[in-house]
Amino acid sequence: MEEAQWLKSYEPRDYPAVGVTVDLVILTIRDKELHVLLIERGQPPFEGEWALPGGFVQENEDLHDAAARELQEETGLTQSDLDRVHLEQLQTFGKPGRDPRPLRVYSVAYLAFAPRLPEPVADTDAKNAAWIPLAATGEMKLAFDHEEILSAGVERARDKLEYSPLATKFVGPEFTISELRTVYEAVWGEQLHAANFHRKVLSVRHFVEETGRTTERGGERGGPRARLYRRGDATQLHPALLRPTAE
Amino acid sequence: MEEAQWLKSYEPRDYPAVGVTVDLVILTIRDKELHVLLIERGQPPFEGEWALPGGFVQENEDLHDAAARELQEETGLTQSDLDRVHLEQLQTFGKPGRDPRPLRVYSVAYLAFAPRLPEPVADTDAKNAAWIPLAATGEMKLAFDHEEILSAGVERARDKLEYSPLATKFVGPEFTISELRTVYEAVWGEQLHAANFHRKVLSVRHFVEETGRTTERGGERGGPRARLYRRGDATQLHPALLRPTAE
DNA sequence: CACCGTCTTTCTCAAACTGAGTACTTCTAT
DNA sequence: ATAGAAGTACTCAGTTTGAGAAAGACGGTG
Repeated sequence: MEEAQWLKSYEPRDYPAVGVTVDLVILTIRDKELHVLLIERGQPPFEGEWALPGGFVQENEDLHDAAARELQEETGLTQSDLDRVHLEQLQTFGKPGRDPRPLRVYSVAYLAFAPRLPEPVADTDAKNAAWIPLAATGEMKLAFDHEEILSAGVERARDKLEYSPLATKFVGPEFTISELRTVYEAVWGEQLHAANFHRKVLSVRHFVEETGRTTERGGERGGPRARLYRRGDATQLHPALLRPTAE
Repeated sequence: MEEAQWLKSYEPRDYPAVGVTVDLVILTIRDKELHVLLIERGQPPFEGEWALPGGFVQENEDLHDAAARELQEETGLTQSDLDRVHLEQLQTFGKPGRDPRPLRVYSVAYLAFAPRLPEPVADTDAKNAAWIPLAATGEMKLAFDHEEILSAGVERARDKLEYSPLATKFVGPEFTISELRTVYEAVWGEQLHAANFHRKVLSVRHFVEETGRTTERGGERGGPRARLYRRGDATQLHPALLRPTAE
């Protein structure tokens, strides 16, 4: 059969019903703690339960664009805010039955790292939306298989901090070394040696660059003004900033 | 609306036609070179062109199972062979138009690391199947967006060798340190310092364990018999086996 | 069967890096 | 004023690294 002819004879409705969604694990740091954006679902299935934000990929929409759109819808970010957010594909979940609806739904999960953002806005699909401390999600029952997706996201985030400069995506355009340390401590959930962290960050080439300026005032509870840095142009940390030995 | 009631009223055919495939980047080492398994398509679209092995996920089949099934179909592996192959999800590709058929096709790509295997068998969908040296794929035009998928797989493989013990999946159950070094050299495409590699591998705890035995004879061109090791139970390398500085 | 070159393995050594702690200074809060 | 906190610099011992040398063991060759 000729290829052109064969294309015409194709009958798409011969295929079983399938849907594809994107779901987002959006992480940020608030009060020195790792938080994730969750919504309270306003529609079935799982109406009233907490879930990761997400939705169906639209016809003719690229996956990454769909994730960016959902990110924007749920956080109310402006375009310029969006540029300061890191967004990457995480993993695809497709176990039969993971969605109770009578069509098979695959979820392409995305992971986002965001600086401190305003309170999220509940859009049409959600009764409510909020930044939830990661520690508090342990006791929550999330809709679908979103607990599994969230775990995968957090694990990926922990790894990424080691060898990528993405910790800078959790802070503003100018930041102090301590702020950066706070990010690592929040994501890894452990205290780091301040002096060694400082030495290490400055020794990794192109991780951060000096601005020549300092903070306006010292810390909340004392201490000198700290130097301000901005993100360098490294895409990988060489050498990596290794997490205290996980033996 | 009650959830149960709502479920009944759901009309799956309201959704656009969508298909999900798994495609596999199956890597192995032959003659000290990295190879990938490619097939020559026996059906449209792209009939006659080279592509990654793969196919549609079946109804009620989990993604990972679909990948394992395709792996088995294309390589003719027995179940016990399959246990010696590493298989992990790589990335999902879903750009509109990536498949010329009149339904939107997402591809969930999987990455496999295999020890030396027999020549693959062309199954029903393929005219031909072969291990192709990675270096030779640069000049080939692959079907769909399979060049992009292949690149992503190779890049992931290069990273994985650094911090995971998966290099052992490219060799037999018992192997010498040199064989292992050959794997790293093939995947990374560069020579390593044999003495330092040796020291490093033995210093990473639980990467390999001694069998107490040696090879029957020395190397092809001389040299003493080498000690044989087997895979240890580490899941991460601590510390990692870093690639010579990519600056 | 002697020799050469190859290969595995062990050593050496200097340079770089790490973890832990000290110290000095500049701040804020009281 | 003073105490305590925080940013930054330094010290020092222990570890890891990269580069190379060296000691054997072995295969292929003439």
